[in-house]
Amino acid sequence: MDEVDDQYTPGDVESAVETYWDDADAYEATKEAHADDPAFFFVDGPPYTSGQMHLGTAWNKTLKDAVIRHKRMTGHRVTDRPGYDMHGLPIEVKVEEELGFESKRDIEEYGMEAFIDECKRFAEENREAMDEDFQSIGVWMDWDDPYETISPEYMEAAWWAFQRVDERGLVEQGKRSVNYCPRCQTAIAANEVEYDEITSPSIYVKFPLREKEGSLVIWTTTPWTIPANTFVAVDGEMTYQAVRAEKGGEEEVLYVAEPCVEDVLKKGRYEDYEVVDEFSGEELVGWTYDNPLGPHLNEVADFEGAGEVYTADYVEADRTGLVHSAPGHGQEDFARGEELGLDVYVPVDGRGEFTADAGDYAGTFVRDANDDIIADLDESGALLASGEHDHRYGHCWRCDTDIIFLATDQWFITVTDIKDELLENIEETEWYPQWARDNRFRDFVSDAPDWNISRQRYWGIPLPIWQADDGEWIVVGTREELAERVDQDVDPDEIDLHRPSVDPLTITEDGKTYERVPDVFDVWIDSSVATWGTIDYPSETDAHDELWPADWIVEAHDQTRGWFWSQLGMGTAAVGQAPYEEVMMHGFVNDEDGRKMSKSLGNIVTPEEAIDRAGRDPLRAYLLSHDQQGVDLSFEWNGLGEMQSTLNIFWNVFRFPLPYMELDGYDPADADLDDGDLTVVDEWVLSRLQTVEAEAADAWENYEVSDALNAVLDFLTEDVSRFYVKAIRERMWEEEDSASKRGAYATLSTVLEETIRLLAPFTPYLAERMYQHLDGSATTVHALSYPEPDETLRNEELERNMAVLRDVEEAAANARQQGGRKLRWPVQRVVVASDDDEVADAVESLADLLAERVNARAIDVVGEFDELLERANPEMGVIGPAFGADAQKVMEAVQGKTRAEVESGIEVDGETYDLDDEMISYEAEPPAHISGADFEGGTVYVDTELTDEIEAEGYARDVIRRIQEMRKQLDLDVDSVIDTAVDVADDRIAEFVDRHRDVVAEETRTREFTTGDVGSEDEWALVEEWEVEDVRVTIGVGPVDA
RNA sequence: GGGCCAAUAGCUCAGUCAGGUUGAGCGCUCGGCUGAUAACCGGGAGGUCCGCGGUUCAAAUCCGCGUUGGCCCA
Repeated sequence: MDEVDDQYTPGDVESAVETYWDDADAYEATKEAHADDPAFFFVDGPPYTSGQMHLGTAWNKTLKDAVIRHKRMTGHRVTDRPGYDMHGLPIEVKVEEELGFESKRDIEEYGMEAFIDECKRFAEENREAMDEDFQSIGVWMDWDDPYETISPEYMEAAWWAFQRVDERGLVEQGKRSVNYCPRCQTAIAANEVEYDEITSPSIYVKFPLREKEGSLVIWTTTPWTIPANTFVAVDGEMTYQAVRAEKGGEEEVLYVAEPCVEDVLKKGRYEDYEVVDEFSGEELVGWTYDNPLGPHLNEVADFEGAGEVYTADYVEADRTGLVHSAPGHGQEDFARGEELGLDVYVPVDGRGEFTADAGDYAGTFVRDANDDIIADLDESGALLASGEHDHRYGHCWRCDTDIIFLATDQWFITVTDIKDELLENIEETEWYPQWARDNRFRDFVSDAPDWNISRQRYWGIPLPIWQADDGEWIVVGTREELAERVDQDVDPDEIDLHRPSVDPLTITEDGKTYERVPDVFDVWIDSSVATWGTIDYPSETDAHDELWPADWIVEAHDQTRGWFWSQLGMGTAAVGQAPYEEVMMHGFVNDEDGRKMSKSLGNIVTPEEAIDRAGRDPLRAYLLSHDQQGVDLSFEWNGLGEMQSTLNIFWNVFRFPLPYMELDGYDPADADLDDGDLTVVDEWVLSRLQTVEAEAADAWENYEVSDALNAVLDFLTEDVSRFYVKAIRERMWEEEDSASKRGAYATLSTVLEETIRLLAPFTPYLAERMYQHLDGSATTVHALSYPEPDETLRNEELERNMAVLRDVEEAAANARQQGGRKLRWPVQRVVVASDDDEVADAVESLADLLAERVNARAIDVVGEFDELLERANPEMGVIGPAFGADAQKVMEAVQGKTRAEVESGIEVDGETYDLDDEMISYEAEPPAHISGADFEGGTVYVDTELTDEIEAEGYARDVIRRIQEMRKQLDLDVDSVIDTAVDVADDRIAEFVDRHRDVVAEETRTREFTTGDVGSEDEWALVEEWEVEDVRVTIGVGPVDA
């Protein structure tokens, strides 16, 4: 890996470095180097093992990697165990698909154990692929030993935590109306429900009153919930009207909220109506009615309090103003039913099919019964109207089946009991960005309902709950405890905690037998204990005692509701505190239009493609150069290409001094700033380096990772490449050893070596490649320390002055361009006019450097440039009225005259006019041969007037340039010697070149320099004809044999 | 339907917390430099700072109402 390519080729750099890291055990050496440093407990948010790395996960892991590398370089022993989330419904669903299953019945037939083995195989295969993906972008984590949520130690961490929660009395069993996926046949968490637009039935139904004439009218989009109807809700404050409505010669009485009467009657196609009575909602309370499907059902909700009207705050003056309520199916209905002390009636089983209670509909999947129910309602005359309704409705995130609400037996962590504690614990954490905590997160936590943690599935951590017939339960916390308490023989070191092995175990205590609750944990429980699980607590305790809680975690903003929350909930419920101290939140990668990448839009860019096209370091730097705190990234190929170009500039800066140092036998690893003379540019660039190091340190401090990266990259392109390298080029070309050259070598070596370390966390391959070439005394650059500013090298005044010089230089280039004089040709003088003393002082202090850079014989600094000429500009608004028909001629005569000329009178057609002051305005302009350009602190004037001497030097420079070009074409070594002949077609110009023949010869390493006829082409290795300022110049070049 | 975030040059983004002449890179174009050379530098063109309203001497920035996109919730 020692040959330095002319071109920065990321692929070559990266594969060479990868091999080197493997051979040198660089990762291990890095950890070893920081083994005794203070701890930094990072916890990896475990990616789910059902997919592969995409740009979002690549960003996530790259950011983690950069921070870990930086923490190591600033002296920390970093916990870097990567993790994988390997349980859960998504994997079950994928395996079911592979095996062609349609329901839980297929799984039971296939065998639970075999199915779980398949899930495990699936998760592990994916995990291995993801291991490789993450390593392919240079992520240095402990890939030999990732934590897996399926390991016995990890599962035990969840059991242990859950036992703590139970001890605090925060575990509750109960019927709740939950989101239920009828295909997966399990409750799913609210955040596992996705919403989409669907079309549902929309029916208006008459519930006949028992003790009065007429019917209550309700509206619903779920006809299948009518068999479970338990009460009708009204708004106590609203006015309801009894309406006698007429259709087809028949009359009936309908009860509807007053604002809805007209709409309802129109829907029912009534021909006429009359309001016969009015009630407040309160007055309706207690009225009784019959379920209109009664004759079709074996059972209706007819227990104490059912079939009556109640108030509820979820009623609105929408549709009918009366709400059909079924606590067995609706969450609000459930909550209100509970308040009212009503039983929960559910004529639906776990497969989503009606039970025998539902009579005619028994055995039918609920939604499939909709049509029959509507038909039956219609037949009995209870259907007032029927149509369709488009609305957003939830479906299962994994299998897309529309969810139903079902009151089922579930287990909960009652986080609503510890709301205050949760909110207090949020205050203890620092978030980057802070608004994520104070707005998003706090809102979410405030609104969080009790956490349903039970799933009626297979591939997960089994609930460690054993329950007796009387409802009492025991929660087991560890494998050890399990072995001690269960009736069967269990080896705690051998047992696999997965189902079905734990299912048959029983506990007998105090004469009662407890059986295991067959559910598994919600998969969010798994990752919620990652801070314990990653250090194998409770089976190992040392690391936990030292490290816990986590110092820092980082994930994308979707995890506010996910991992950030689940960890806070579990940490607070189990041990009373948040398991992390600092949280960083990054964004998502969208496409270039800011749209989500998706298969259906066909706009997915894979990390592999990005690496193929640009490289790993460029991809990493590209991802890390954008805001890392809460904001999304619009991925764009051009941007990635730009980053590659930027790194290429770094590459060029890196390799630029190498040939010279090699010629001189200079070893950059031994660079010493005390050896050789430092010029003002050396001092300046070293000062800038310290400033950039301070900026980077500040940025890292606040996890402003992109600011740290961009500060260094800007320094490299703006200061080092654009300015410093240009400034020291001539010193590098000096053939003899010199103090000045050694100063430049030492400075550039220092800048490179420290910049490499500054960039190491971002572009680890490139940094390693450069470090190994320049120095290589350490096994790896990543084991070194991060550069810190040395205040003795910092000179803020010099930095300010140089900033002024650069402004002036830019303006001078502008003025030159206006004056048509290229930089290669010297100018007599450059005048800097400024009324700002600081600017003047800055320019004067750096006058020599400025003269060199703008190629001027002299630099003059003045307060005001007194050679300007004022040119007249006619004010036609005044001249027009004053001179009438002659105004046009006056204008032409005045235009561009000097003040003196105007004041001595303007002559038009032989007549002289005196003009008033207000007729003319003046603009100050430089005289001929001088062009000016403004900069922030004043104006720069460049005097481009030619003299023989300037012309002679200009042509000589042009000839030198051509000869150098030809040396390059001949691919000659930098130090090889040539013979040169130059034939200039114009005698005057030929003489100019001849004046500088010694300079030309020296600059081009020419031994024998001849002017005049070049002679036969055969005598030269290369003969070229050039046009220099319209003069033909023929040049012959031939290497001198050594 | 609700909460949060974003919208600035053709493109990607700074600037918004702390109100005071909108900036960079890329791209385009013209020019320059060059033994870093398939690199590099400068000039120019290019903006209703998403829209509307408000506060203020002054708004990209603060406030309100919308639009579009992203995340989350219902």
